[in-house]
Amino acid sequence: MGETAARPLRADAERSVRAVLEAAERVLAEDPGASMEQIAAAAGVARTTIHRRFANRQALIEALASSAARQLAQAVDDGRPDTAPPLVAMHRITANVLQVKSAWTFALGLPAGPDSEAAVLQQDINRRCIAVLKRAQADKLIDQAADLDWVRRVYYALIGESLHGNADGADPDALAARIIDTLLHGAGPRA
Amino acid sequence: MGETAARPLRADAERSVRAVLEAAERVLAEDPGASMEQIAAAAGVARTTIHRRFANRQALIEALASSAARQLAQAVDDGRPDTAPPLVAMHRITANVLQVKSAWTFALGLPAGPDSEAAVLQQDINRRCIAVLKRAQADKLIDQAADLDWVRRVYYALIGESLHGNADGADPDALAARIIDTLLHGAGPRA
DNA sequence: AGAAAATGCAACAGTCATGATGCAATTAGA
DNA sequence: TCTAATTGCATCATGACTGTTGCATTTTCT
Repeated sequence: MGETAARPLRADAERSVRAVLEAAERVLAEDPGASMEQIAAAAGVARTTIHRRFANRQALIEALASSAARQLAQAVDDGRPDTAPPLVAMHRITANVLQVKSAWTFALGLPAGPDSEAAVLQQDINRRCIAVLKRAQADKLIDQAADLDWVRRVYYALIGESLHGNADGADPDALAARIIDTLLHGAGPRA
Repeated sequence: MGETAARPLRADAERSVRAVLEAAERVLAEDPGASMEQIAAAAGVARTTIHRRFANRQALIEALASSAARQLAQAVDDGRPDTAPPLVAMHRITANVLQVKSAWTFALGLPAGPDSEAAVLQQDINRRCIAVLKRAQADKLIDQAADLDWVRRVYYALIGESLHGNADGADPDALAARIIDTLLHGAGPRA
């Protein structure tokens, strides 16, 4: 969260914060204009409790975005983007990211302020993504003339699209496989 | 709009309605929670005027969604989806849709109620899209084993992604070309 | 057990958006 | 030109959300 942890929260307080963030994700995903009251109810917490931890509604939103962005960055790291073979890394990262993204749709769809923690993390993720794509390009998996920034955006779009219909019924690895396959070969006829 | 046009609006009234819808698109795209007052101001109209034409805020939103959906359907039709050669149709439709979508980002990104006019139009568009893809498949442009529903969703995602960075600076035809190319061949190396 | 922290609850003031109404002035259209 | 529709403006009532505070109660941690 945004606070520079002055002193560690008590155990129950930390639980409350987590509950609020998770509830906020659930409620706001369904209705972005939902009230603090609804969020509090979903978290099993009094509305005043939320205001004690988060000064504003906006502060809560930002904390939510930061929390989700950190989890996303973690998901990328867990795929070992710069040590594993490109194709392996892409598969693992994709599967990991799919899971995190499906759990934090709202928070990760938020427009990140230019100096927010979420924006910084997102840019770091972008860099890692481009790096993996570059390694894939070196391995002849991606065309030499390809615009890697466009490829990255297409990759993101494919991930986003994979989350729509299939809530969480399908196997993340199967979805990841289809994403990578589509990214590299498209829908055209196979050799 | 939702009303079954009992009697034609007067010329100035119709102009007002259009101004309100266009202003709503502009304002709500920037802030989905914007007030009627802001919309009215952007439309150069008094707030009460909006309330006279649209009972609720929701009614305005629905009218906006319907209006945009109709324009989108028109954009597809203009590409002659079932008479032109598949590749030509896809290019034309893509270029047309890009223009409409960039002008009505908010309205077309709205969750369409199950029995809304927008939903009906969208489903019709989906059918036409699948039909074109099927013709492309018959012409060996798309793999025989491809899941056309997935292809359609990827196609939509590529269009959506093309709208992000490039506000409206780039040539729609160039963007369309890249979309179709990516859809059919992906990012992999060329033969 | 005892101090400190955290919570629930109730209440309050302030702000803002909504939707409605009446009236005077303007404008389209026959 | 004459009628009817349209609009702007001012105003009002209503309701919802926000953020804060005080106090009693419960929970954590030492």
